[in-house]
Amino acid sequence: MTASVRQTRPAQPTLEMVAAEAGVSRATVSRVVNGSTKVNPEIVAAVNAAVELLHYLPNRAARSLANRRTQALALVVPEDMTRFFGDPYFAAIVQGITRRLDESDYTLNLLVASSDPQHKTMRYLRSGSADGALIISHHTGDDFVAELETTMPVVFGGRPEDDSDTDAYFVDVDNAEGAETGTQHLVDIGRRRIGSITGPVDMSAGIDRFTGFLRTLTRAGLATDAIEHADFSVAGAAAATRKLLERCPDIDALFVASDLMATGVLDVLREQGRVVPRDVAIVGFDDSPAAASAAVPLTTVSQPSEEMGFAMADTLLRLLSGDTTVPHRTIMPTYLVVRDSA
Amino acid sequence: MTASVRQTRPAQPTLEMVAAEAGVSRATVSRVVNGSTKVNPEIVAAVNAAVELLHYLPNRAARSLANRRTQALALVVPEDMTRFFGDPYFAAIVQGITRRLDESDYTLNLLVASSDPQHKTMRYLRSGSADGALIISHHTGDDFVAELETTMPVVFGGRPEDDSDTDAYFVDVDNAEGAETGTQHLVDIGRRRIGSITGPVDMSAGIDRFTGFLRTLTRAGLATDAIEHADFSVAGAAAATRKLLERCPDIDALFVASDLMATGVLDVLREQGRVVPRDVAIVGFDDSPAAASAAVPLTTVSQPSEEMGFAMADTLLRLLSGDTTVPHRTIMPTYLVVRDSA
DNA sequence: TTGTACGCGTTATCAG
DNA sequence: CTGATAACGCGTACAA
Repeated sequence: MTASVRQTRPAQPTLEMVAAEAGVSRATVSRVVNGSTKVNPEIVAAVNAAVELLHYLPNRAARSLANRRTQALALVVPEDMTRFFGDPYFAAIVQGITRRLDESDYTLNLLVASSDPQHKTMRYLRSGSADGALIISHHTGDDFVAELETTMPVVFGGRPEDDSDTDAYFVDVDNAEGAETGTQHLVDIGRRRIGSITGPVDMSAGIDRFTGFLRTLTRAGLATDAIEHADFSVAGAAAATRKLLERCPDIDALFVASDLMATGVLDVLREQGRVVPRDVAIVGFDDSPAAASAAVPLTTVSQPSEEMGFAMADTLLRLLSGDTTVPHRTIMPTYLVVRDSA
Repeated sequence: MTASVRQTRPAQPTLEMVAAEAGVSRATVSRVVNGSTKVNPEIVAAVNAAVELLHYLPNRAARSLANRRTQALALVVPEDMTRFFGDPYFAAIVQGITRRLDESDYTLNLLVASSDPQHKTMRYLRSGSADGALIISHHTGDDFVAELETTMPVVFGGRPEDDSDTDAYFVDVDNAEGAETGTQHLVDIGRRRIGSITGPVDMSAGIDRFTGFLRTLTRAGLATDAIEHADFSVAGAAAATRKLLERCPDIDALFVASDLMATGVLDVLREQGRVVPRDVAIVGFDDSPAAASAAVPLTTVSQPSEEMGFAMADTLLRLLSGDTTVPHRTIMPTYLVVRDSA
């Protein structure tokens, strides 16, 4: 009695019905729908008319079954929802990806894989729901990646930790170099007691930016003890800053591994009555929207996040098209944007 | 020569292969995989062993084709990417949805439908890629909705404008009532020149909160001319505030239709040297994370965004299961949270 | 309880 | 250039 809702809805037209309407065979309709050139123009017109008339749309599942391709990409984010939404960096990446996809006939499936133990995500992927995967915010412990790579083409946003995996595809900036540029700026404007709020040390972006920071200080002959690790979140950065200020009250500059974290740093600094940049100069990383609109507009290392998303999608799409000339690593440029904070 | 990448990857095992391995028929394996009770325990064990051994996972497309169901829901957001990511309200909604879905075997497909003229989104949906749709941030002009509703079950986040459409399912709060509570608080603390930065007038949430605001002022016998419409964005709210302050420099309180907008309002107020709440008291709406961490912690009308997302997903899932007792409208409670801004 | 056989909507192979 | 016909992998009446 409690009939399924679905059954009460009108069935979508099928190839068969279009064929009947147009007076041709299914095969021919399929050819027209898929844009085969070798079809009589008159027939093409007739078929298209029938398609219009019936509002025909190919069934995805059937096509996928016959095709062995889904026309869908998966965006895997091994992070929790709130962190994903909280960081404008992700927004930019996704925007770039969708911009590339909009000019293709692929769709994007977003998998924020924290809540469940990645189990469900892997099941989804391995059940053939996507032709390829984009992975961002990859942490060291995320072992599911290796398995995934045997299943479908994968492109990383950010260098995967496992450097030996030379056949991995990824898009990134030279994080170490960017960090050097940012830190050097602090040195150049005369700061001598420079600290850093770093990113997580289980992520390449966190490690590499930290490395660049250290390298610059060492080269300048400055102390490298004013360091606290954080997790790319506002709250984490705020906590780290409090700890750092307590330990090293004399710092006059901070290199912060992301703009979002820098906003957290600014909060704490203001709360403690330290003026930016007079008392403490700040250099961030990302040049996300948050940088320009921060309480103190941030001097920051700019990376082309949106372009990186675009490049990721582009790389994967080329891979899927069988292009063997796709470069494994795409490194994009960074540059310093000077605003008010340093 | 340029072999397709896909072809080089190991094929996933099929039902057939599992059947062979277990020494039974495909049908039996299918039954076991789908948890049919009427199967000999020994055979169940044998089949499961084979499944484990081969790492079998049902092919989604094939199952969907035979089943006529995809086990996927679509989350449609007729908004642009940046706005979607920028508002913590959406994050909370999505979080609630995924929390409900995690305990089901459905997956979520996110469709941010601004970039393309909704055309691609509709094609996707009508091609049978989802069993049902969740729609949030619905604007008046979004005509695709009507078409969608004939195709699959739809649940709205926020009352759809078309009230006559009594058979629509939606989850919402009583926005007008919430706005009354918030505005009344401003009256109660003695403010008399109360203005509002409203939401967009092509969205029910914008309209209803505006209505509640007007109703309260009228009841209190206060002027209702200090009003500017904005678009639920920080920048939009900031611009509206500047305009409003120019026109009505004497306002001593503002009811702002969302917390995110309220942060924009705070920026402008500070920039103009007006102290909150001394010079201008502020009441926001949402009680999103942004409220507590704002420059001046916001007094705001709290709505259970995360629970609303959960309820939306729950409603849709019940609909899909053929449950006919699902209520069309689910109205959740709001209450005032008093912090520092008013 | 288990197996056989057919259908789900498309694509692809192969004759014609 | 067009039309049968066989997959694609799975669910499920129906029969045994």
